[in-house]
Amino acid sequence: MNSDTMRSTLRITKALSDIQRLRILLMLRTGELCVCQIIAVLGLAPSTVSKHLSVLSAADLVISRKEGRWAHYRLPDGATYKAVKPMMKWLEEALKNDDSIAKDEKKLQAVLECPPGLISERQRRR
Amino acid sequence: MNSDTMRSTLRITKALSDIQRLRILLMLRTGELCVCQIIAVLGLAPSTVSKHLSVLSAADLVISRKEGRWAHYRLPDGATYKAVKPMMKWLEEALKNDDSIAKDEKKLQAVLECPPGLISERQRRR
DNA sequence: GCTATATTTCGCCACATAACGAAATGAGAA
DNA sequence: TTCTCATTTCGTTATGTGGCGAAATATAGC
Repeated sequence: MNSDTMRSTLRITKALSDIQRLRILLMLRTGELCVCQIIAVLGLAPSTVSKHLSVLSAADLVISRKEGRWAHYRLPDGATYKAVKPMMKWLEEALKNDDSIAKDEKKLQAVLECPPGLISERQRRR
Repeated sequence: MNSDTMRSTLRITKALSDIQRLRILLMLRTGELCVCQIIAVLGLAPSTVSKHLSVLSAADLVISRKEGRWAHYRLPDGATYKAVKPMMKWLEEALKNDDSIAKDEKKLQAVLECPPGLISERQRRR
C-alpha cells in the first residue's frame, strides 16, 4: 500500500544530503530568487545548479515559477511547507553558525544589490 | 571557524539518505538491539550492516555498547539525542504508515521471540 | 594455548551522482 | 522571422557509495 511514503521520504533526505542543495535552501529563506542569482552565489555552472534545483523540486522542497525568460524558486508554502517545516527548522538551527552559509548570505546581499559583473546586464534590467 | 557544523550536518543528512539506515533507526525505537538482531531483520550481509551502523555512529545517530562478543546499538540519549530529536520525530511521522517499516516491526517482534533459524544458536543462548 | 563465533575491516564490483560543456528549449527583443 | 539570452537537457567523466565475500579482530569457553 504505502510504499511511496518511503520513496518520498528518501527523496527528501537524499535531496538534503548535498552541500550545494543545503546552501540553496538556506539562501531561499530571504525569499524568492531567480536562478541566475542562485548561480551567482553558488559559483557553479548553470547546468549544475539547474540539476540541483530539479532535485529539490522533485522532493517538494522548493516551488518554481516561470516569468518570461526567468525561473524563480522559493520555499514551499501552506500544506506543502508543513510537511518539511521541521526539517527546515532543524537545518536552520544546525547551520546557524556555519561559515559557508554566512558567506552565502553576504554574497547574496551583494548580488541583490546588483554589483557590476556578478549578474548579466540583461538580468540587472529585469 | 565553524566549518564543521556543515560537515557534521551533512554527516547526518547523508546518514539519513539510505533506506537501510532509516530501517535501522526506526527499528531501534523499540530499544537497544544486538547487531545480529538487526542483521536478521534487514536480511543483509553482516559486513553490510556493520558498515551502515558505523555510518550512523559517525553521525551520532546511534550509540554502541560492547558486551562480550556482542555489540549493542541504541538511539542516543540526553544531549546527543536532543540534537537529532527533531529529525527522528520527523522521520517517525513521515514513515508512520510505511509498509516496509511495519514489516520490519513485525519481523523484529518475531526475532525478539527467538524463533528457530532466524538467529544462530549461540545468540539464542545469550 | 586453541577453537568457535560475533563483529569489523578490507578489497572488489556495480551503480548512483555531481560536475562540466555543448546542444536544445523557450520566450522576449529586434 | 531572426536574434539573444536564461534555463534546461544531454552526454561524458570522475568520484562516491552500497552490496558481497574473505580475511582480520576480539572475546568466551575449553
